Amino acid sequence: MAPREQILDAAARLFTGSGFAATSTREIADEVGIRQASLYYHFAGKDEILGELLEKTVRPTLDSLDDLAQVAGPEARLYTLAYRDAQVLAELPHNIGALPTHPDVTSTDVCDEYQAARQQLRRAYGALAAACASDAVNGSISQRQLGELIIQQVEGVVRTRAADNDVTPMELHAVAATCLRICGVPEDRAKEATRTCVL
Amino acid sequence: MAPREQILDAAARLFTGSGFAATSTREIADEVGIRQASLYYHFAGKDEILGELLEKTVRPTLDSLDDLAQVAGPEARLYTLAYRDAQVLAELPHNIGALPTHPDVTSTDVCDEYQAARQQLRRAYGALAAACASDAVNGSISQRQLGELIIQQVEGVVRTRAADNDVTPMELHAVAATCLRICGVPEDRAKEATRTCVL
DNA sequence: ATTATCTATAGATCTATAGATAATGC
DNA sequence: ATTATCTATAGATCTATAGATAATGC
Repeated sequence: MAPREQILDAAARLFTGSGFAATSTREIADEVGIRQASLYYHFAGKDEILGELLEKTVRPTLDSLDDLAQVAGPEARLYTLAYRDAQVLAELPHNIGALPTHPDVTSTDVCDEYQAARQQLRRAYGALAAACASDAVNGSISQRQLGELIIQQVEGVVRTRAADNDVTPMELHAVAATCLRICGVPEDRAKEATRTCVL
Repeated sequence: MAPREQILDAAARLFTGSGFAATSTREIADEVGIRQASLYYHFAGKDEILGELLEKTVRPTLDSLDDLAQVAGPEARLYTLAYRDAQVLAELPHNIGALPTHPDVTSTDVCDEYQAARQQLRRAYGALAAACASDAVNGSISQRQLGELIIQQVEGVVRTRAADNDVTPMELHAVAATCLRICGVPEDRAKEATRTCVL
């Protein structure tokens, strides 16, 4: 593995395991087997390492957002997006999807562009969810809050990983199906969505 | 306010806003308006301040767990526990319920007793949820995973607070009702639970 | 005498830079 | 000449302790 990738890998493991602020550049270097100062040949600083890890957490999901138009029906689209999003979070190396939930990470400048990407995703969830939701649900909660509930359900995957170990395909299905239930989609239409989805 | 409380309040704000490891004892002292070294008259160290904040996040919910036997029926019990738990998280000062999701916090020794309390709660959710769940849900997911899904939904409140501002009673209801939906409880029995619950 | 603060500082970090060194490729 | 490392270190922290000081209460 190229040294740059080794550094990113070690940093990912340490940042999610001990926290960004609590991880020293020396610890990263030790994991890789080089001297602390040698990191600065590959990266301008600790923040740049973090920035690159954050970028990895959003790119795949933003891409999958674009080709969602192919999927027919809001239920199947919501299910597809939630499943794919959860899957990305489930498969990211060293659970780096958890990083943007840490305040020492969100306080950095490099986190800004991540925040913008995540807001875009939040809106997409809100719009899809409102289109699926039963009258009871739409009547009791705003589109914004509904999007928030759903994105939290999906991002719960990173906490499952932090607590337990792996996330199985069955659990991914459970998460995506739960998103439909949160909207009050009846079971028969939910089941239909799992057939129409594109994974 | 007693100086000890002032310190805890400032620390809570700084720990959740910037992260535990990223907050220096000097910053806490500056917020309170005393010198950095004066903190050590009130607390043995930074960790002890953290420990006291963590304790505050679990005590109320553990108490409410005890008097849950009064509530009739698993749906109403689950709704009641989820609502109260969410409410505690929604009302804790400076969103300190978020602290145990940060790795620099979970790495400390003082976090251990918190972890034990949280595990107890997780089991209670799992047992209640399995008792409510539809065959479709019980057939597709284990009691443990179901408890995990639900506790994540409830703890999502701390992320709502981190993102937006306040959490309204309506949102608390939405969270608790969502927990029933996650179990596949039909709408009529969910509605019944909101009448039988004890808040 | 006790309580609550202060000043001063030891000792241990931590990040980032400067400049040397060795190996590789033209 | 370029690439990738190294050693050494500056400069800025950060936590915790030692001991002085002032105010309060007996």
